[in-house]
Amino acid sequence: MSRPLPARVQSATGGDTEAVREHILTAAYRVVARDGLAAASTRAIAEEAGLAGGTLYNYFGNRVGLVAAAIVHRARTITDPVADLPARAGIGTLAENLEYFADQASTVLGELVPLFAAAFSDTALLAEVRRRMAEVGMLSDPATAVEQYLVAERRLGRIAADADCRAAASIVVSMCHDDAFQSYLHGDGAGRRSRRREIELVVRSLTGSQPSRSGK
Amino acid sequence: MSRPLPARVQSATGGDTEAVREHILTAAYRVVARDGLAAASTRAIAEEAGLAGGTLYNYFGNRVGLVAAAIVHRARTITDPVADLPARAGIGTLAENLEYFADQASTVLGELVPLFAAAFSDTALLAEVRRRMAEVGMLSDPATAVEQYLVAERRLGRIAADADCRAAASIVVSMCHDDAFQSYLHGDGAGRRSRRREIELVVRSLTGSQPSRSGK
Amino acid sequence: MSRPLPARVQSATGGDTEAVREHILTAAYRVVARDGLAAASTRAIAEEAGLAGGTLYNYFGNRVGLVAAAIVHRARTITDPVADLPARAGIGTLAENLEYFADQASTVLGELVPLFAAAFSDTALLAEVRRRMAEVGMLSDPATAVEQYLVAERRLGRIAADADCRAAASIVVSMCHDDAFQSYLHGDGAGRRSRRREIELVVRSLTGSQPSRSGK
Amino acid sequence: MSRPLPARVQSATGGDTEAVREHILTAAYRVVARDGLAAASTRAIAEEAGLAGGTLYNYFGNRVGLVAAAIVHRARTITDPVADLPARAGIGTLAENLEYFADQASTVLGELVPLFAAAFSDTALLAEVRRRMAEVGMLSDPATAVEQYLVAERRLGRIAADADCRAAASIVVSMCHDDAFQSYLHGDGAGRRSRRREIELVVRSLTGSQPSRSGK
DNA sequence: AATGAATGAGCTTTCATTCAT
DNA sequence: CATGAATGAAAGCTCATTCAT
Repeated sequence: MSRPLPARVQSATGGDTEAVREHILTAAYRVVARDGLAAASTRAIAEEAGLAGGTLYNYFGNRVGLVAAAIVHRARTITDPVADLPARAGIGTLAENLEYFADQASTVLGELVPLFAAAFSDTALLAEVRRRMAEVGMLSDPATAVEQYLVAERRLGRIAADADCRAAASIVVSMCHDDAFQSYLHGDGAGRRSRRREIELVVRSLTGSQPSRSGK
Repeated sequence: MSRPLPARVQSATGGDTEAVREHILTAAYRVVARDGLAAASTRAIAEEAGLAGGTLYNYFGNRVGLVAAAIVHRARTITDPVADLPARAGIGTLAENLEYFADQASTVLGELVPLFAAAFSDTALLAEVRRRMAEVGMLSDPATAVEQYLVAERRLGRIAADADCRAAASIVVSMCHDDAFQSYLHGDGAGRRSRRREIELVVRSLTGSQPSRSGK
Repeated sequence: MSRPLPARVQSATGGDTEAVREHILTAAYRVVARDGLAAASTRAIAEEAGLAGGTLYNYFGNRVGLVAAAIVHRARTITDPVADLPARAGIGTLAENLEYFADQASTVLGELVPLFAAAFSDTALLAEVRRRMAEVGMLSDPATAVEQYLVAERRLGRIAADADCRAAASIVVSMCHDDAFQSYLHGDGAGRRSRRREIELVVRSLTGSQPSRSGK
Repeated sequence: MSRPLPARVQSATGGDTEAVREHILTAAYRVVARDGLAAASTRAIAEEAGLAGGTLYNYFGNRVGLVAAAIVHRARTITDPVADLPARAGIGTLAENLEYFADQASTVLGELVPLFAAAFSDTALLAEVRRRMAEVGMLSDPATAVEQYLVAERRLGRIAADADCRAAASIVVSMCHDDAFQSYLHGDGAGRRSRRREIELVVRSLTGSQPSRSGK
């Protein structure tokens, strides 16, 4: 008796329950990202997913659970591939690599900050996001990747033996977070500010000397 | 001259119109801070203020204007007393002073970030907040105070002549922002992480040497 | 396929979407006719229709659209069967036929005038009513039917060859309009005044002689 | 302790209670005529009158009573001077005089119809208007003036001895009413339609002949 | 008597959720 | 299981009315 999924959804998911769930999550994410949390009504999400409104409730208990899941799902999707920094140890300059990371990370965070910020407006949603992040272990410090890279560089002798890699990593990550936040607050469609000078300062501290830059 | 304010409000404001306005603003702030923007309905604000719903509209044109005003009002209230850092130049150690600033600023931002972050979910509210902040000149970079302090220290010879004060200031402020954001995201009612190590790193860069710390 | 209509509405409409739309329109009409436009709140209409308030918005975009549709719908329903006058040409007396028309038309207009008059107090509603009437071609002059009848009588030689049929028709229709207006203004639930003498006057003009009347 | 009237109102009324009442009535009329009944809030009326909102309640029991009084007041003011038709008996042609009357009356009614029509939207307001009209004897048939004129013409021999003056008068007045109504319904900013042909028809009936017209 | 701020019922509209089909 | 109409609570806002001054 079960009416089948709409053709478009069927072909996109193969009818697999878990795939439909994800299909809905990405639809919800698109709505939030495009139109803001306030516009992410169940109706809008259902329409974006190509499903009837009631169908959402076969996959999620309620709107808060669905939106929270969509946020966390997107965060995982986008966060995973940032860990390629450590592999660059020994290549290029310290400053170049840290700037590269900052660019990458800021792009990612620029997408994430609005999502989390939106969650801040709704106590229940924020609680649910926190719960789910804890569940999937997303509370680990994102600075760890940077730290691992710096430790590798220290092992290679490119930074001082007594350099505080953890602190340096933490600084870089903080700046990325802040850039994303600021850029959203001020509504710069323009571009992210450069963090070259701050990174040079950190590098100088790590090396105990003027950083050597390839360009300029 | 008119129907009186409720006793509780009357005694809190003396009946002064401007005081009532502020009474409403602080009530609105309390609701947003306690329950989130989504819960800050006009009804909830009126109840928190001890007033009838319609009364709000004698003081504010609409909900967005009221909430935006509450956010900016709170930001001004809490922001004003942060500018005392420059005066500490030459006293104590660099690290101590920067940590002191970081503590102060993080406390303040811990309160502000949720407010602004919440505004991100409401396009109209964010626009109004921006408008009002521009009106009262609040968009100046908070890093400027830190930079001024560092420049003063450089003039006193306590940091290297070629130190990049602006970059250092920017790093410190970014960390404060990030701490506030992270702390709200993770729901640590507990305590802020220490930034001692990151500040030491910055100081080492500014001085070109191991920072001399009084304690530990 | 969905939560069912309330039993009473279900049985009245058979659940057909178009029938429900009409059910709502007639409910709205009843409220306006009975209690006046000012009382025709969405709540009152929903209650009259036996539906929840929100359900109205599944059928109409907003209150103005709903009320305007109700007015125009009622006008069409009641107006359609008035066009049978031309067929009476040659039967009975001129005066009888015109009186018959006046009775019919006044009954109809007695119901319509309050509706349109009410719309006069609401700019947006009036505009919408006009728009919808134009859409369904209801702005044609109702005097045309009378004129056609008189022209037919002239062809039959029952009125003077040079008689101004259009003017006569226009007079009769004006009287009907006025009767309806006056009757509503004065609140005569009782009966409409007779227009026998005015019609005799018109007939005398058309025939150039004393009208011959069967009765009295 | 009585605070004085505002200077502008004081000078306009001399402070006389009855004059202030009328001052308010005309203000209310202006608002209804200009902006429609829906816009005639007590606030708008008070502002138009140059008084505080509460002051209205010293002169009228409530909004409905005030608006009803304003409508009836305006109706009396504008209706009184229409009675000059009888004096024209024997001068010019019948058709000219009746057309002159129709022009006059339509101008007046063009102003009145919106007022009464507005009242139709509010049961309570309509009831109050009716009550007040009855009180001041405004329910007399406005056709009487026209009838008196026609009787005078009959006495002068300018119309047939057996002409039905009452019916003719009634027709003319009905047309005026209808013109005003139609013109409002169709939103003609343009102009009233000519009633020359209808009046000629009536005149032909009264005289038993082709009406002799001066012009054309 | 004039004032005008306070009131709160009531308005239109939205939307998360349910459930008979 | 998918559907989507029905629901009704709750939102932002207006405004007639009151009343201490």
